[in-house]
Amino acid sequence: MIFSTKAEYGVRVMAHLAKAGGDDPISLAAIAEAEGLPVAYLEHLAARLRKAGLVQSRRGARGGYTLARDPGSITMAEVVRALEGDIAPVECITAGADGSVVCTREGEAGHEPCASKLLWTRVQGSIVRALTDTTLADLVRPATTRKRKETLTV
Amino acid sequence: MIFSTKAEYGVRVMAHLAKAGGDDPISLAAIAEAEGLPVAYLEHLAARLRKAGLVQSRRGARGGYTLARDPGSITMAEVVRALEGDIAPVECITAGADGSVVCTREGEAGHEPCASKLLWTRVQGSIVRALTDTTLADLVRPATTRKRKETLTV
DNA sequence: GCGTTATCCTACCTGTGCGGTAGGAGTTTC
DNA sequence: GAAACTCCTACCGCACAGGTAGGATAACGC
Repeated sequence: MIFSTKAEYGVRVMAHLAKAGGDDPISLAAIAEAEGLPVAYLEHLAARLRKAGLVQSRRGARGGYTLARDPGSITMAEVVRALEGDIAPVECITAGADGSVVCTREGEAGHEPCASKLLWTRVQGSIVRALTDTTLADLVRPATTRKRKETLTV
Repeated sequence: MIFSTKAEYGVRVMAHLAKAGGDDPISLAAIAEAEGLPVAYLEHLAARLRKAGLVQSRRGARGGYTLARDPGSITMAEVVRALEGDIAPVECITAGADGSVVCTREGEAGHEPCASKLLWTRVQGSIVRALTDTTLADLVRPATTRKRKETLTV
């Protein structure tokens, strides 16, 4: 498994919030029951999402979580990065926020960098591209045959 | 980290063998010293590569490993899969060898599948594509003389 | 004000797999 | 026959995943 359940569950939480769409906050308990996930564990994920500025919280009775921004402006790269940390295919490859990819072993003892740098660079790029190109709005807007009530979400 | 050092080291072993190119087997000790990796650990990786039919071994003095096939016909998807096991972004997504992607939670209790299936399908596809489009020959071909298909996988 | 419903925060627990070591048995060459 | 290899199984420490537990804090309804 490439991503842990942190990413899997967290994405589902975000999708759930996006589907609801409204301004009324949704409690973690409600999400947990609807998605069949342990509520105590979701608290940890929600904390990460909140610290990353992806969701807003309201405490107390009738409290809960809402999306902090428009679903169309939230990329899955942000979500996954908030939950899993930096996205790197292998240890020797790190990604700058500007998109540049560097091999941390570059020029070690006069050696050329990892012979496999080309591969990991490609993999890194394709993963980040897939995550960046997919927004939260894409997930809640299914392709066809979905004519229920959610067509009003942005 | 998305892939463990098994993939990282294993790819370097394969690249090392490809660079040598000849029919003379190369011992793990030689590879380990050249790449700065623990030889005892490489034995485990070599065993996986051999069972996957990617390398051939010769035992005894002057023994070692050689590539089992032409470097241009060995895709990194094969190598990574031999070392890491099946490539799936999250638990709920599995890949058939035919390339089809299925959500294992499809139709659970009448629910629709993971709302996030679209995302993981995209990620899965882009990773597998990047790994499949890169052959061992691509890694050992020096950057300047890279002449073959640079079709730029998106 | 008080209980209820929530988020928030810290600590803890258990299993699994990574990364690596150890030691030996079997094979081939010189 | 010794040296140089692969091959195989077992083990080991550690980090992290995937939770659980319990309380502190904050807002609401009455």
